[in-house]
Amino acid sequence: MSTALPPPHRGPVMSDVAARAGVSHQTVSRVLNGHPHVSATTRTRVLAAIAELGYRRNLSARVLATGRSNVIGVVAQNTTLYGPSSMVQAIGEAALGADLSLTVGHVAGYDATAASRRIVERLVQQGAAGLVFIAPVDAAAEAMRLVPDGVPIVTVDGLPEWQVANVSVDQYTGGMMATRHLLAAGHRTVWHVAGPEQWHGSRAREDGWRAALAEVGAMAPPMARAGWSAASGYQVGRMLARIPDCTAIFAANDHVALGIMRALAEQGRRIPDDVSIIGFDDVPEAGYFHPALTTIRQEFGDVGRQALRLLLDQLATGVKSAESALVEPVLVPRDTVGTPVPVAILEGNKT
Amino acid sequence: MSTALPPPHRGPVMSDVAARAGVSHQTVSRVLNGHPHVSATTRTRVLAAIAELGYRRNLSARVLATGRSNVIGVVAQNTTLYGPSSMVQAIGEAALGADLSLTVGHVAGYDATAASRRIVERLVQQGAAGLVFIAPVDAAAEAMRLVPDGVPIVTVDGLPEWQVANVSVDQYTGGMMATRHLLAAGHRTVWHVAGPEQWHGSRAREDGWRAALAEVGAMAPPMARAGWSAASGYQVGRMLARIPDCTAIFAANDHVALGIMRALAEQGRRIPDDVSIIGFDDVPEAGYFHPALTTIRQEFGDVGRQALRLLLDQLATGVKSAESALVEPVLVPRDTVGTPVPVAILEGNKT
DNA sequence: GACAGCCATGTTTGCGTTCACATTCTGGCC
DNA sequence: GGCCAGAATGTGAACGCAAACATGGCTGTC
Repeated sequence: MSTALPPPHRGPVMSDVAARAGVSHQTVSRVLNGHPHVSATTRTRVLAAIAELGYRRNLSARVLATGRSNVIGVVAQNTTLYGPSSMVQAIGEAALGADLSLTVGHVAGYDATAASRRIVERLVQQGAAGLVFIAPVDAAAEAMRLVPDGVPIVTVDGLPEWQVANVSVDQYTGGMMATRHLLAAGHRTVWHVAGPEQWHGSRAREDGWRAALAEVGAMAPPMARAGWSAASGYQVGRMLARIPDCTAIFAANDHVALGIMRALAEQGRRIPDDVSIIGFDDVPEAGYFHPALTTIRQEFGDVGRQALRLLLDQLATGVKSAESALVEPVLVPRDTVGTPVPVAILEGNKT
Repeated sequence: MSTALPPPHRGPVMSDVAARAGVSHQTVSRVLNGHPHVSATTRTRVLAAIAELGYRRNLSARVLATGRSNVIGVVAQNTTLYGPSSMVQAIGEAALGADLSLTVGHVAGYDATAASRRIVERLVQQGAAGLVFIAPVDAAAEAMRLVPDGVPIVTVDGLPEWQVANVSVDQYTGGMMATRHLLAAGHRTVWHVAGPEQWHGSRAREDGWRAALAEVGAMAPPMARAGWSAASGYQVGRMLARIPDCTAIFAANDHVALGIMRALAEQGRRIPDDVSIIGFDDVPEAGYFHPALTTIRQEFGDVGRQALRLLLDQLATGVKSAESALVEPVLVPRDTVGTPVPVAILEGNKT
């Protein structure tokens, strides 16, 4: 049970305003909702009464009466990560333009499934007009089933088989771009340190990586896996640094790349002379890593706008769609990718 | 105006459940609210009916009827920054334990004041039981005035003069710790690159820095200012790198430190041999910078818990308090602080 | 000058829940 | 066996708002 809450606070209500302005409560409502057929004098009188009383209308009552609300819910988790938090921010900015309010339910704590369930439950109960699921992992999706039919859904980084409107960054292409870029620099093959298995993006990037290797007939080296953190990148990097063949690495994201770079440096392998590396995300500080990190940028702003568009479409037409949008990533070349030096020359230079 | 929304969606209501279970709607309510004096058989019958119908209770109606809600609002901005986003996360986790739901209003877009006003407005209208303002800048606070008297408030990183319950990281002490640490390593004085002027934390850290210098009678060098980004740190760093006297730098935060480090490196100044530097925040990847960054960690988890405690206290007692809590930062020594090499020795080594 | 038609406003009802009170039923005790 | 406490349930109203419908007054037109 919840901690017993104290007696409620109730402010002035519509009829108080009405009394003060000498009109009926309905007229107040009309003024508030911008209905036509209210005389200018009445309107100003009502507005004045509202101001004097400090009246604010009760959203709950409004939602109860109309059955609609103009708030859309966002279900998000891992919001301390750069990707998800940027996404939320972007959706928020897009919503601002559509006169929609955003309620963000942050999935916190250990049990993601239970937590997201609770959040969806609450969002629905609050009468959210639509829901955006930031669902880069399956756990988030499970809660989608709790959403009643009438409420439109858009997922971000969801899976096509969910049959729900979705917008994703084209991680597959991103993976290809990264790999091709490394290949184009002259590397025989590219090693990949993937992100957590459960993340859809990880899988798509891996697929892109494999596809790009296959294009040129390169053999895929064994794939390593990291979390999204620098720490996990460092762990993997310590192994990679001891593999002489490993001259080109495509990292799960920028922070993982950072960890790997550190491990490489500790092992005395120079970047990009000995090893080239490319990240993913383009976090704001990536350009200031040492050396500046070449990476694949995700345009989260676009993602947010598209997600909102998809949601508004459904809201307007009233039918659930399964339309999906892809946002293309872009390569940001910086200083961590170089042409591999043939071993012979390297040897010659050494002494 | 909002885009015209389609007809509402209405699910089964309490009386539907009641009819199905063969009881009155009030009994259903009792079951839902865990009231005593409901027989076991009735309870199971009601529960069954609820499950069969897929009934979910309408939060708006509930809030309307009771005048209270168990959701607390969080007003946040700059949520892509590490600090604020960690804060939100921490509060969310703390709320989970108190059976409270969180609604986060993300202040997005250019006009922070207008945006936060809208958010507060909505949160209040939704009947939030209490509000947490993440208010590291004054803009956020301005909207606090819109909150009606009955609704308790807690600020995070707010100012004492606001007369509101507040929890902050002790930035002043943090600034002192950083400066002392550098001083203890043997530096004559410490340069400071401060964060944006409007942020309260920036000012407190600056004060701490000055105080620590004063303690040992060191002269305060001119203070530089950066944003919170690596890019801005880099800009400032390019100047600092050309100042031979500058051997110890206390940076606004870790990302600024990163930017400075890069500028230093480009200028050929070695860290920590030539210049020592210390950051603030301890972002997860700070230990993987090159070299690993010595920094001051802020315990955001503690902040979140304290904020919630303060809020719950007010909720329970029903009186607004102005109690405030301070969370102590902790020094995380790593590899960017060293003992300055006397110029003579330096010269001797050079050739 | 009568009537249509529109404008400005008021009245009533219902949204789904909880609360306060009323009612019925059960069992125990003298 | 009568009575009473209290458990189990029901009834009606209220929460604050918006929608639907109702009303009265004004303009304009033939």
